[in-house]
Amino acid sequence: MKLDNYDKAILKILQSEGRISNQELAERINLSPAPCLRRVRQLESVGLVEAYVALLDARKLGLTLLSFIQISMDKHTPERFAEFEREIASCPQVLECHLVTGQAADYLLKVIVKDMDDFQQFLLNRLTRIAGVSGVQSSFVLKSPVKSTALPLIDH
Amino acid sequence: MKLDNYDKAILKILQSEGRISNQELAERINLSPAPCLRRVRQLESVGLVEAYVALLDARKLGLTLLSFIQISMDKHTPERFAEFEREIASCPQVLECHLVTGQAADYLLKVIVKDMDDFQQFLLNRLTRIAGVSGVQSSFVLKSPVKSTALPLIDH
DNA sequence: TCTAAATTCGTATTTTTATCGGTATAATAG
DNA sequence: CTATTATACCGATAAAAATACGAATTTAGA
Repeated sequence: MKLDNYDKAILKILQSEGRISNQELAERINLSPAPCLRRVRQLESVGLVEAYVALLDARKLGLTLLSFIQISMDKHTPERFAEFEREIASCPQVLECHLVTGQAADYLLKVIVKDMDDFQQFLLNRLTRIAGVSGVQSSFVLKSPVKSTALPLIDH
Repeated sequence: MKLDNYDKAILKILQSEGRISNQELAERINLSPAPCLRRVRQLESVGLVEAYVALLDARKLGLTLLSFIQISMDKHTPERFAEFEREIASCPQVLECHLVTGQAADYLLKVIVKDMDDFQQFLLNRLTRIAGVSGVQSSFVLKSPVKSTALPLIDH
């Protein structure tokens, strides 16, 4: 699918204001509401817009400890990986799980919990119980000066 | 601020369906539209809901290379850190920047680009140009079995 | 270059949704 | 037990979204 300037303008705005009214969106991109809405619906239907979500304040929810955990596996078999991913998927504390290249680790997890106690619980009762997990290295986030879900719109 | 079950139900839904109509939201939590909307507005005004955003499909935008970059600084002075963060903040490819604990690095970046060429450009023309950057270690994401922006709602 | 087809725009109408004021009810504190 | 606060529901009004239709622009082919 080819994106013209209207589409890009729409995506750019929706990435930071997902609940903007169609009327205001149309005004901002200098287009009347009807075609603007048509474009939005199209972007949604082709899957370019995956979802609309509300972003919450972790601290205000009592989630004060964000961490990244590097994990190495003993054996690199499909079964090991599949089971690991299945187990991890059922942990709401795990916001992201990436299979990565690099000498230090196979997986990189982004995990958020209430405090150190919860972190320990997660580490001992969940992570290290999963078959194949051999190495675990944790990093704690002190602050996050950049935190964005907006993807850059490159020109082709 | 204290959250009752209605509030938690609202937040849970908004985290995955940020553009749901107030009527449907009200139905889902078994409440009439008016008080439901009042609660949503309150959650917004206290900052518990930070923003509503559209999540886009990176691949469909031509962004095929996601990476995590660990960075170590030569000196741990406030000026070094401030300048680094200022420089990084102006890079749209950098989705996240975290100041972290751990022996391996001071910062952890989440960076998305079109391809290896773009990655190299970013590394050589941006990152390594920043004063104080002494160590750089990149990991490339092969796949992301878990990818969520929804925070777990713990009970206090 | 001119014409025909296709796409996309804009305006108007209908339908749905959000917002506001008023009232009632239930929980809470004195 | 009564007063007070909080929070619910209902109804009316305002705003926004969805839809339909005619006009304009762009594109492709003769």
